[in-house]
Amino acid sequence: MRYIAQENTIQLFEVEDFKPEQTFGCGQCFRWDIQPDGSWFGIAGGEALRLCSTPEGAVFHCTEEKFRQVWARYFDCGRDYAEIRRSLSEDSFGSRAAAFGAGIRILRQDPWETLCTFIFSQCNNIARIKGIVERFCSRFGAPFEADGRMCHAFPEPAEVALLEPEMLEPLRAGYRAEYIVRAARAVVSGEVDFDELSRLPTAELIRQLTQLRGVGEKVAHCTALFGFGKTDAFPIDVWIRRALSRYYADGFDPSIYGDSAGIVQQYMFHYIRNGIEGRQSADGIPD
DNA sequence: GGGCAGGCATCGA
DNA sequence: TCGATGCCTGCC
Repeated sequence: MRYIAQENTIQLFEVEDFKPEQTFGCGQCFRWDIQPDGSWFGIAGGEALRLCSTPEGAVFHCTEEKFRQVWARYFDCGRDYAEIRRSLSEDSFGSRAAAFGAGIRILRQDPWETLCTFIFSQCNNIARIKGIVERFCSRFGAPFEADGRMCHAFPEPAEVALLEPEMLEPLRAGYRAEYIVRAARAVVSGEVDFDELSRLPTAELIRQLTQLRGVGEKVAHCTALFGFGKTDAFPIDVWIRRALSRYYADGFDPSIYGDSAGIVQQYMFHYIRNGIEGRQSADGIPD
């Protein structure tokens, strides 16, 4: 991926697969919003960024140093997504989903933030998850100013560990609040060590994540994929399950996609949820 | 008001 | 090992 660094902007060009609206809209992140001028503004961990989509790629409003240290990794800039899409040509459903989702990138998010947001996600829709996450950050996250506005970092485990679940009531997260506080305490106690976890093979990482209360297979796979960059993780929710049973009736094994399984999953998920209306069957899955 | 949602834990067969 | 049920909340 090539870029031109100017004063406080980074312009990506010759990018085949970099579409903010696809990337931010496919349900992997919850702190990015489109602005009235059409740009995107988001906060990841303790960093904020404004991003503009252009026909050639995208413009990042940040220094080259920030781009190299933070955002290039966050946006998974080293991966050739077009090549992954091409590799799906023999897979009828997978290739249709990938064509529809071209431009999606798997964001490499902070493990703690990812774990929390996907705990919040259970039995919830994106709008509600975003609301819960924003209330969580504005109440318990460190304030900072960026792009001329007040922002809040994602709350640190050490802060959250000191809270009682009842203190999260204003979030309106319901029974999930207790899971968050318990997870924070597990991090602070050292029972959960993200650096150690990041060195584990995916299956073992997922096994350990599911030891946490409120973290099942689905949340663990999402955390592995979006928080640890484990692109062989393959989260299966009710929608993916429905699609797999229809299109892979003879059985399905995500390991056929190897290290791209999680990326294929995102293409499929986005296609299932946002595929062209009018071409859907009764269960809402595109034909 | 009852049903349901991008899930999990618990309980009983 | 599997199916049923409750859980907070918000929307239909």
